[in-house]
Amino acid sequence: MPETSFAPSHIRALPSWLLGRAAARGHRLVAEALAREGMRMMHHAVLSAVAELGPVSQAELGRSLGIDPKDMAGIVADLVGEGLVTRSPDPKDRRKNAVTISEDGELRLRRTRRLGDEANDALTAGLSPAEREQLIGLLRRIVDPAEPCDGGGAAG
Amino acid sequence: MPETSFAPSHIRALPSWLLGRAAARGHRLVAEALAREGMRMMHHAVLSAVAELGPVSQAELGRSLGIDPKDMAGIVADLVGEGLVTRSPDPKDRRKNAVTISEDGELRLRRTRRLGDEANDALTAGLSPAEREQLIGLLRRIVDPAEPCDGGGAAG
DNA sequence: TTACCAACGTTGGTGTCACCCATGAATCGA
DNA sequence: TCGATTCATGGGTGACACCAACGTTGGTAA
Repeated sequence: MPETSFAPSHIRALPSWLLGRAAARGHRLVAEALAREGMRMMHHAVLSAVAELGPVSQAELGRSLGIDPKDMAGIVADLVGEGLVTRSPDPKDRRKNAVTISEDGELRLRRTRRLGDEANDALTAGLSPAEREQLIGLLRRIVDPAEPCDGGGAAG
Repeated sequence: MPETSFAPSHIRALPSWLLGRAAARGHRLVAEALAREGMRMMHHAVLSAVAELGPVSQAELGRSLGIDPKDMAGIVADLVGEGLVTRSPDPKDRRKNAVTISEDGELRLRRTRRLGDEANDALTAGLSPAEREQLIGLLRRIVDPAEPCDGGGAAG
């Protein structure tokens, strides 16, 4: 018997450590699922955001997803290359690119969303629905420390 | 007003997404703190595990922390280079390296542990102690799907 | 109008982490 | 003895997060 040894108790009890491991597993499951549609995680996230936000600038997209503008440029370029979104200069502000989802994009999104959701179900298979919601709530507050509830903060 | 727009509700509600963002923040905070001792996260984790497991082989170390053997080799080499651990061939099994923490290692570990713990406190500052424990429990079950409680599962 | 500053998209580059394949030495089992 | 396994190590890849700089465009103050 290999006497497993789950010994390193200090590290394994640290939120940062557990977060890293859990995120790695989540990413592996989702990436694996999305790969069947030739899609990567960030690409799917951006495509989904474009669908929700309508014609949107890359900066806005990056802000709402927390993605670096440089990375966003590459992702959008990939999506354009696959015909999943269109990118045209915003007539009102020629600095901006108005990114819009295409028909193909909507179609693809429907499939990748399904795949992504399923992967997330697998990821949280050991949790009850209530626990999953609990986890989501806790994570939200870790990700966004300055957003305890909701109300539009006047500050800042 | 920048009309924030937290719109991409679908993606932002996915455990895999939140996990990724939360892990990124956790890593940033911890790495930043540990950097003040010239230490990186994985190095600290390994050093801490060595301290707990006594003289251990790298394979055992890698198994208990979920680190790739190849990466482990590099990390241990770094720690040896800084004199934080010693690596000597195991007389009983000459394939193995018996990794042991040194005096300097213990000293350094005491400081980096403090730093790491503080960073984790900052990471979970928005959570009550009970919520933090809740989060840890939930994450544990995500990281290790086949370990709901403890008992040795008979299933292969 | 002219300056000046801020925002946008883009390019280039870095560091960390996760993961895979291959190899030689050593051990264990048949 | 032969074969399978384990161990440490090296080579290499892909995904993310992050930073610095630049040219273009918009908005604003002098």
